[in-house]
Amino acid sequence: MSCIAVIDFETTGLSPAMGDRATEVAIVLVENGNVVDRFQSLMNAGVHIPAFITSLTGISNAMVAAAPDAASVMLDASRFVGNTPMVAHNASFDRRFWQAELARAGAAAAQPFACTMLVARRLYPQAPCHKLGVLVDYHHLPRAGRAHRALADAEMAASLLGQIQHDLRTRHRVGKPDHALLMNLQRCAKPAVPALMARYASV
DNA sequence: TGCCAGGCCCTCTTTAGGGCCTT
Repeated sequence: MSCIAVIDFETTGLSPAMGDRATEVAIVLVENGNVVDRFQSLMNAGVHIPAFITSLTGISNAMVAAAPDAASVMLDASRFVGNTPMVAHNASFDRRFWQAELARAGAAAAQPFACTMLVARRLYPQAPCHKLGVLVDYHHLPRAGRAHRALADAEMAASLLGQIQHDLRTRHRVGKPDHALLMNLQRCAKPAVPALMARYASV
């Protein structure tokens, strides 16, 4: 099974197009279902962190003031990821910040993103909802630390990814549930999921 | 405690609207 990079950002808001910036990034590399490496750093983008965000994440203006500048952190993160395909929970959010922050740093962001939330909506329609923490509890997966900190959320997303890959192997008999399959599954209309899984079935 | 945006999904749909999910 190929390596997958699971990423999570903490930010000042929801939209880089509206001026929001990243405050922390974490990436865990997953290979054969195991976390084989980790990257985590606060970053100083030179912007004010709203009180609401500090109460949500625990990340304060003082913490980012002492952190390395955002561009250097993003370039380190980009080197860490390389060409590894990426996964995030609600990936459209993290992909926007990945692309925006790397563009500010003058680097390309060509890695494909798959989304555990979109896949989970197809595999676990019976779940109470599809927030990361709820899905982690739903599957009795370990809480990795304080929610809404980047490394803890990336670790939980990696655990959820492992659960998804396990269920694809055991329920759908998919031999090697890789990133390409996740990309197909997240784009597949819900009624077509069984047919897609049958196409990937190993027996 | 929440707003912003954006992509996706679902339905009382498709010339649309609202909810979910991320910080």
